[in-house]
Amino acid sequence: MSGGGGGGGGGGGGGGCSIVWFRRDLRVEDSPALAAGVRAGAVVAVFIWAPEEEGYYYPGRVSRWWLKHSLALFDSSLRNLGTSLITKRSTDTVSTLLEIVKSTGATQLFFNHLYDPLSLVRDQRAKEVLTAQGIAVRSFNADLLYKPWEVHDDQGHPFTIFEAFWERCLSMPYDPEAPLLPPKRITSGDVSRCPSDTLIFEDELEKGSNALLARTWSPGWSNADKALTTFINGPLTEYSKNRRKADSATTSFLSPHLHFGEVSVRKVFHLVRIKQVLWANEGNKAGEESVNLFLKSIGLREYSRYMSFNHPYSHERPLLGHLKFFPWVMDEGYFKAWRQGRTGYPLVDAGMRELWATGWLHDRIRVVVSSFFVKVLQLPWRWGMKYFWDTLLDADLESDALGWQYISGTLPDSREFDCIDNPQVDDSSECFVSASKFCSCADVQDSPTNFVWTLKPSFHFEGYKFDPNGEYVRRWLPELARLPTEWIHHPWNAPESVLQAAGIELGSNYPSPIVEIDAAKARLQEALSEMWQQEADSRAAFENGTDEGLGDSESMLIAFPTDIQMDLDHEPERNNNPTTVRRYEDQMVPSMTSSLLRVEEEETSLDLQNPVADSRAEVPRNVNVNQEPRREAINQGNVQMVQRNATMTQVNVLTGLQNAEDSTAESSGSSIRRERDGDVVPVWSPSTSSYSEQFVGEENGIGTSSSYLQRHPHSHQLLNWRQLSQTG
DNA sequence: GCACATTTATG
DNA sequence: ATAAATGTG
Repeated sequence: MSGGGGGGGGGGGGGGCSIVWFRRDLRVEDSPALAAGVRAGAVVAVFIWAPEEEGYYYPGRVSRWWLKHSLALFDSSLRNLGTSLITKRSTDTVSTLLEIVKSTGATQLFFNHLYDPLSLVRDQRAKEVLTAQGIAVRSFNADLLYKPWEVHDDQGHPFTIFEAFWERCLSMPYDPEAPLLPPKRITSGDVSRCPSDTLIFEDELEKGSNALLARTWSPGWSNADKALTTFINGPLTEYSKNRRKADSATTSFLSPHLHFGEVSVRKVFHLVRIKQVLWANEGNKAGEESVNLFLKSIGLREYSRYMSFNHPYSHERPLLGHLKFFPWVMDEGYFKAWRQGRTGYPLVDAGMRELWATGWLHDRIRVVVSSFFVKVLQLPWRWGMKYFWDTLLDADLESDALGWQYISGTLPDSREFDCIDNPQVDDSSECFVSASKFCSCADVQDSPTNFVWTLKPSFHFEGYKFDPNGEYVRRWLPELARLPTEWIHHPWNAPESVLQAAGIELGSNYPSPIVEIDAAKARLQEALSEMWQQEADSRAAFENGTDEGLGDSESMLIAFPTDIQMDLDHEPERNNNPTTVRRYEDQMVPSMTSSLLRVEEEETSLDLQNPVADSRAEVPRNVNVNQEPRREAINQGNVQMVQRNATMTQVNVLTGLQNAEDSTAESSGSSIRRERDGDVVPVWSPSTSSYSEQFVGEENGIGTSSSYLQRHPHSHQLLNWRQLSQTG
């Protein structure tokens, strides 16, 4: 884009060098793309920073912090090997690649696959454009144990149930590729006419906010290796026993490293498998179980990519349509209370404050806060997902989408949507409502009468398991620290005297429950009946041929504030009646001005009613953990960008898919099995597979097959097991 | 030790 | 809901 691109020819020494394009694979070990480049001769290693291309999913502050440090380490390891990383700032990755090709005289391009929806499209376009320029382009799988299209059921259909998927992965007739060693030496291509841009990942304010992250985290491949070793030699044995403790350092902490590809999953897999065999021989049962559990979480990561590949829209719409008519509560007040950790539910609040302060949350706590979000507050899951995306150090689009869809019950193997996961700890016999498999994938057209309602006699609340002694809550909610364990998870039940002794005044010191659990249950029931009613009406209308098109998927693109009634000054209040606005469509995320982003002026349209709402402290100030002061604004510009681009994502996808149209069609199927160099990426086709029936009308509960793909005709061009990317 | 009840985990 | 694990008499 910028001046640079000197015309034609030039370029490194003899013959064209190759470009190795790095993205979220910031390592030299087990990188098939790098290996291919080295094999081919001189290499130009490139990283292109074009965050605007991510549109709505512009990387969050802590994620960018990580990237910055990861890149630095990656560059230094490349230098040790004889080259360095060329960095480019861009708003159009493909044209930047083209410029690099021109300025270096490269004749080949290698890269490792990404499987998120945006990259699938962008990478395909890059292949086409560069190929058209006479560049040989080859891409590789380096991010997954098995390529998505290798794993399918006996009929050749992609799995829709994680368990089946993972079982198959573990019993494939061939093992995942063994990790490649790093190259001994890299010959550098001629980059004299291809200067690096200085990349800026954080502004001054963000720097302040990020300062403390380094105390806890060390990005970069060598640290990833260390973390892996530490984990395998330590906590892994006890993983099954400890994994439920919210507070413990017993997880691998590999997720951000894996997200940026600093360590290869195959390496993780192989090392862990070795331990497994060892422990099996020793008869170490607990160890074996731990390994299986840990591998399962690796499997979930695999599955998230698998799902993303097979359903490239799963980050923006439910996979199952049975909640299409669920009246989501569009309540910014709730949303804000949740973000700030002021819901009045200690475990939820503790989690949200930890996330706020550290960018990290234990997996179990993620489940707690997100279940609460969806089931108690009944906020649309995409809002929560976006907040996770913005705040999590290991923010990962595919995993994020899978997790939230799981929680909201829109996957075939989700938890049932309407069993409320009560974060409150209670020994008593709270009842909760549970419906039978809430309209599984089998038949979305079934009448609501199919649902069976049962009351479980007793229900131990999740929270109890995760934080039985209340230590976690005390750490993150110092205002509750003096409350006895008996009450710490449900202070509203504590006798006044106890509260007084603990210095707690509900409603001022610490909020009363924003929604009482009984009210939440009632509300959920209400919402469900309403949903069924809507569904019935809609079906009737449809049968009458008066389909009014409610809930059309395009509504997903409605930017948040435009049609939302704002509930300003919504103070978390006990027993507030659901006068809140409900919506049937999922919506874009509202601005998150208040909590993490203290950007008052962003989103004028949105926050104008709310100008000073956030004067009160938003951060737990005296938490006894190294916690950064969170008062700074972060990335105003980015927020604006994100909002502005809210609809761009879709556009990009469509354009990309359209461009994918004329990629060379070749039968791929199983012939692509273990090719080590140069992968072919077939695209699964809803139209040629009965598989799609399961997800009939992702957004559409009525069983017309008006699915995402049908509403987006361009996508049809992709509908075959066909190559999205073609090996050079 | 066995029949039955309760709890737990479920991606 | 359902199965598996665990607890109870």
